[in-house]
Order: sequence, then structure tokens, then C-alpha cells
Amino acid sequence: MRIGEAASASGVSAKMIRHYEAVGLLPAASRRASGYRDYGEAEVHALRFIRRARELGFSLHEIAALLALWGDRARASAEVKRLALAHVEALERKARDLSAMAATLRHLASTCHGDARPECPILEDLAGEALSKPNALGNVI
Amino acid sequence: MRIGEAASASGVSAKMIRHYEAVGLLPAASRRASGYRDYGEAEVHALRFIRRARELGFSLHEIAALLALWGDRARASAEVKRLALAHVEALERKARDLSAMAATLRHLASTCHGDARPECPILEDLAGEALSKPNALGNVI
DNA sequence: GATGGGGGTTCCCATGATGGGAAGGTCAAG
DNA sequence: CTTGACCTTCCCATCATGGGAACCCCCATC
Repeated sequence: MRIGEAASASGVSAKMIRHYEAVGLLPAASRRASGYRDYGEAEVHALRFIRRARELGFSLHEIAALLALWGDRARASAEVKRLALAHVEALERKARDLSAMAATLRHLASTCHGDARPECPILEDLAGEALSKPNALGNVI
Repeated sequence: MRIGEAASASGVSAKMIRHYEAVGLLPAASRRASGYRDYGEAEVHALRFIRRARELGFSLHEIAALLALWGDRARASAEVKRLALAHVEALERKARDLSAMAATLRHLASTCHGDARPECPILEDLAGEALSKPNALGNVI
């Protein structure tokens, strides 16, 4: 199987397959006489593994560790679980941060008339001027 | 005020102040005879504006638009509100995506014993083998 | 056999925000 | 006059991904 076929079979672009090889996430593919990379089912399987892990937000660095564990028959599932839960924590932290930003900004936007007038509490907050106005009730609730 | 003082006064690193100037987010700072950049209160004010906007997750591109509106006395607050709410939508979408990843992975991890045995539903899911086992109830929830 | 098209190959560059670090200039205090 | 803290510019790295150029390979069709 050439790289394009492996790409459509795995859902990973040919560009990324070469990249994963270049950064050492995958071993160098075997080559045909023409110089073309040649792939089999095992490689496609690994590529699907990588794609699924990426969908779950794992970094390539983390995926390298997961791939090593995947290929290690003597692995302890505790190690995999540890990696997964550490990643879950990171994801939840980022999600909370984004939600907090969204909530702050949504509140700020709710105090803005949003009409043709120039007065805008959003800009006032960004400029740090909110407290200088007597009618301001507070920066961020 | 030299760049280091402007940095500590604004909370933006000197490195980033130069960067913001280089990418056109800020006008070129005036220079002393020595070549050092020179800053006043107005510049520090703009830097604080940028920092606050970054804390709220705005991209530098979006901040450029906000800065332009900030400096435009004839602006309509509707435009600012529109930008802010579009950004809120994007933040909420990202937060939802991350939460979904975290939930999927947390569920997956909950089905993993996490002991010394090699059996690991997390790796099985990543490898796309979940459905091949008769005791698997489903891929994701 | 020549040609065309749809593969493949490598290499460079770009994204976005941030930082590290090197090589060298400036300034104030000792 | 030296020392040390500060500044300057420039290059490189991060992380995952893609665009594109220049060139090679293979197969089918005329």
C-alpha cells in the first residue's frame, strides 16, 4: 500500500504520516524499489491508533508513550490509566479556563447596549477604566 | 520609561512588547538617542488593554480590531459587542470540545482496572478493537 | 514509443503566541 | 575605568498541520 492509500485507510493525511515518521513517532516505513513508502495493515492500524488518540486530545509526545505501551505485552494497565487520567485533568482544566473566559466576556457583553452609541463597557473593562466611573458596579462580578 | 519598566508596569513581557510592535499591533515606539524604546502612560495603557484582552482569550488579530475600536471615538458599541459575542461562541465551542474529550476519556479510564495486568480498554479503544470483544458494550458510552 | 496524469519524493515556509539565548551597545554607580 | 543591569537585533524552538515547488515513477492510452 502506498502512502496515499494508507492515508485514506487510516484517516491520517499523507503529509502527517511523513511527519510522524520524521519526528520518530513511527518507525521508518519500508520502501519499494522506486523509493515509495510501503505500508501494510499493521502500519494502518498504528495510524488509526494515532488518529483516535489525537481526537482525544493527546499530544504526539503522549501518543508516543501510549504507542510504546500498546506494543508492550508486559505493560501494566495502571500506567496507561495514569497517563489517561493525567490527560483528562489537563483537558478539564483547559475547558474550565475557556468556560471562565467565556462567562466573564458574556457577562461583560450583556452590559453593553450594542447600538450606535460609542459607550461600551467591554472596552472600558479592557482598558481597565471600569472603576473610574461612578456608575460602574464592578470589574468582573 | 524604558521597555523593562513598561513591561513591569503593564504585565506584558519586554519580549512580547517588541513582538506586538513587530507584528503591527502597536505603532513603533519612539526612541531615545541611545536607540532604546521610550514609553509613556498611553503606551502602558494600551499594553494593559492587550494583556486583559489576551486573558479573555482574544487573538492578536481580534485585539487589533478592538484597539482600533477603542481609539475610535465615533465607534458603535454594536461592533464591539458583535466581536465579543463571536469570541464567546468560539470559546464555548472549544470548551465543549475539550469537555467532550475529557468525558469520553474519563469514561474509558473508568473501565480500566489500572493494576499490574496488561488488559486495558483504553488501549483497545485507541486501537479500534473494542467491538471485536464480545464483552465490550460499546465504543464510546 | 511517446505522452499525460495522478501518484510519489524531499525541502522550505507559514501558522500563533511565546520564550530562550547569543552578540553587542548604553548607561549609571562604584 | 570597570562592572552590572539594561537595552538592541537576530535566530531558533515550541506544537500540529498544511501549502507549494521542483522533481521522480508508474501506468494507461494514443
